[in-house]
Amino acid sequence: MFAEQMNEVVFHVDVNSAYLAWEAVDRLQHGSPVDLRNLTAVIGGDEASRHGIVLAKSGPAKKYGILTGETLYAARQRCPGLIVIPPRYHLYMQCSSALIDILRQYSPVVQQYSIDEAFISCYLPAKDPQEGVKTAHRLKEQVKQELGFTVNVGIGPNKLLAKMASEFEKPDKVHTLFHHEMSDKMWPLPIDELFFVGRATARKLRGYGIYTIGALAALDPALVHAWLKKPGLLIWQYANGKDYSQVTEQGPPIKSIGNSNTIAFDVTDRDTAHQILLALTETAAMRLRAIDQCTRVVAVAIRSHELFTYRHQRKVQTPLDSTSLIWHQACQLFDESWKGEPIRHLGVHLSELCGNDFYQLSIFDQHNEKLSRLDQTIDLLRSRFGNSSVFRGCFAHSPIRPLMGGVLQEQEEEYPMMSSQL
DNA sequence: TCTGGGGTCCTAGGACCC
DNA sequence: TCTGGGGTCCTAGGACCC
Repeated sequence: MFAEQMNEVVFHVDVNSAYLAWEAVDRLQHGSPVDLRNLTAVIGGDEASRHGIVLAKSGPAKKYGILTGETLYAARQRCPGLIVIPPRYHLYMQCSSALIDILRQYSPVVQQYSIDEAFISCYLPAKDPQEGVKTAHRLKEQVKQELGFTVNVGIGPNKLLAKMASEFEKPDKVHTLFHHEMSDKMWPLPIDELFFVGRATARKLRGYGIYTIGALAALDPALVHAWLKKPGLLIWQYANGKDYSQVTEQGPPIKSIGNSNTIAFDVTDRDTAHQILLALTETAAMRLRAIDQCTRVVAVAIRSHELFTYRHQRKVQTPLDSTSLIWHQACQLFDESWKGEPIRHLGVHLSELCGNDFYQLSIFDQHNEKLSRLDQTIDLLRSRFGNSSVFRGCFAHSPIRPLMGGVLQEQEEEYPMMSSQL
């Protein structure tokens, strides 16, 4: 039965206007007479707490030129009467996970790339190139029937081309992009539509007279390397359809953990800043312990009222996973770097992670051992009775939430984080 | 009350060592 | 004496992704 030659192809599945579509479907299921996807609507953060940006837009909203990531203020300028819906991340994670369940029916190897994107690898008869397209249509229709939202499916010989293909005409479409199709389908496209060519790189390339993906593909790679260093070689390979990364079930291991938050008011005093750093550290350290890791580098990020962002980091002597010890470092870093201006946003970031085995053995340090037990107990209580079941006394009469940064809170560990690598 | 939050990777430049 | 020079570690900052 294995006599027939089989080919591996990659599908990239991308939910159309994910947050907005999921919100629309949920509302229809709960008896709403209107479909948000047909209105000028966006999913947007809360402006009162200074989170007012567009997270997702409907087709009609897109026609007004509304962009993901722009301020709701700017979006309303483009489209007066715009409907703004607050996000519900728990709902989106449920929808995401339901999608992944369907994808598993099509392939044993499903790689979730973000909350609304996944790669799957399929083995299909080499003789019939149309087989992949038929399968993709079946998949897309099944998602629409069972879950109520539409997806684009890109089919290619590797992840890069599959992903480029899923970006073609939207919504609810299947596209292929094989090597022999690059000259027709990909090379005429403007340079900034290539994966990994962002604003800065596109501007530089245009400065050198390179306007299309095809023009980049035709260059001498040594020249692109001279212009753009290592990322230059990467995008030159992408422009030529070269990508050797594999579809892997779990994706790359976690290399850093960060929590940051734009605060509803400007922070002007050290004590409040320290308290917010504690709330941020609590969730970051819990996530760190949940994956049995310690951190070697602690960083604090500060964004001023004027939107100037800077960060300060330090490598610590002993790897840490204790909330108190990480917080202590964060406060020191803050005190060393804060220039005294009003603060809009604070972040705590942990990197250079390492296993906690060594750390667990070094229990000669009584102080660390006590802190570690305390953290473990608190983590257990929070997992059993909810994150709000235990919080530090200093938050008792404070307007600051005792755990900050994790909008996803209870369930976040169950979901893979986004990654910029294929 | 105009500009989120989660990541990864790369590079420049300074400190330090031999 | 007219300030070599390679390697490593570290921090800051910028690019990209969703």
